[in-house]
Amino acid sequence: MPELPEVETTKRGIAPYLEGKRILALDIRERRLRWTIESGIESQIIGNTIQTVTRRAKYLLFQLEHGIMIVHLGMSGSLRILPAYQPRQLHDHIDLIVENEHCLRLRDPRRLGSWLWHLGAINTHPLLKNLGPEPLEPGFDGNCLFKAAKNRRIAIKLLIMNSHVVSGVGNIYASEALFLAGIHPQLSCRDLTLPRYNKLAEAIQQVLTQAIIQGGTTLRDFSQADGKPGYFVNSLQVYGRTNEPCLRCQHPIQAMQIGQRMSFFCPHCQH
DNA sequence: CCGGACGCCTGTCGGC
DNA sequence: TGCCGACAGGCGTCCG
Repeated sequence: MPELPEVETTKRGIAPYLEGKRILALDIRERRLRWTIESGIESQIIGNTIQTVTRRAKYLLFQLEHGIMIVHLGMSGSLRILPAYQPRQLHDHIDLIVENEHCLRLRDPRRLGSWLWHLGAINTHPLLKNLGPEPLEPGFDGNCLFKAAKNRRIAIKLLIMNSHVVSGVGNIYASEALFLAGIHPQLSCRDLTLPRYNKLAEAIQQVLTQAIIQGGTTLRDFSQADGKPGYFVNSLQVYGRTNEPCLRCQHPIQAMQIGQRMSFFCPHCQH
């Protein structure tokens, strides 16, 4: 699930409980996530103070005094703040206890998420060092999409879902942004003009910004840090709306597979 | 380098 | 009711 807006929502929900707090315990019940968590990681983390909680792409970064915890939510992960020592339920894999008796709890039914430990600067980590620009920060615009599209011939939807081109856009928001920009998802990225890329970049920013305001999108597993769902699910224009009328022109929304992922679009509004 | 397919996991849903 | 396959928000890896 979690794309940029869900991870950002999570970050905003958990940071006030964690920043400046010392880690008292790290209780790992299931180590077999996307990458099996090394035994012994606990001793390196416990006792550290969490200095900042930030986000890069879909990664949450916990800057400690010595090292960085890198957490990715995969397809089904969520993080919640709970009172310490609440009973755990199925798929609650990790508890991080900080002073003041707060617990950061990772739940991840499909275990495609990750919980990594990194010594050194964040941009030296192999998973993060080649990421594309943040779509909501300066440095991202239509021109950088246009340049990335040169010498490529993939569908435009795959271009904007490529984290090396722009980070944080996943399957939901790719479909939504392309609808907003009036661009057919299967169009070859080579055939888009710079003005259309400008429009697309703005559409990406608009969709992500609105989704963050709504606390992200909950389809099934995602929850905000306080347990509430993400309300942007009520604002989706095309995602998951196969055969329902386009909210702009009433034509039925179509679904098609692009790069092994389902894509949703209006055949009348998007070209 | 690029693009496409696969695999990692569990849960759910539709069809038979 | 049960079984089976398809599918689900991501993304690293492998292969051509």
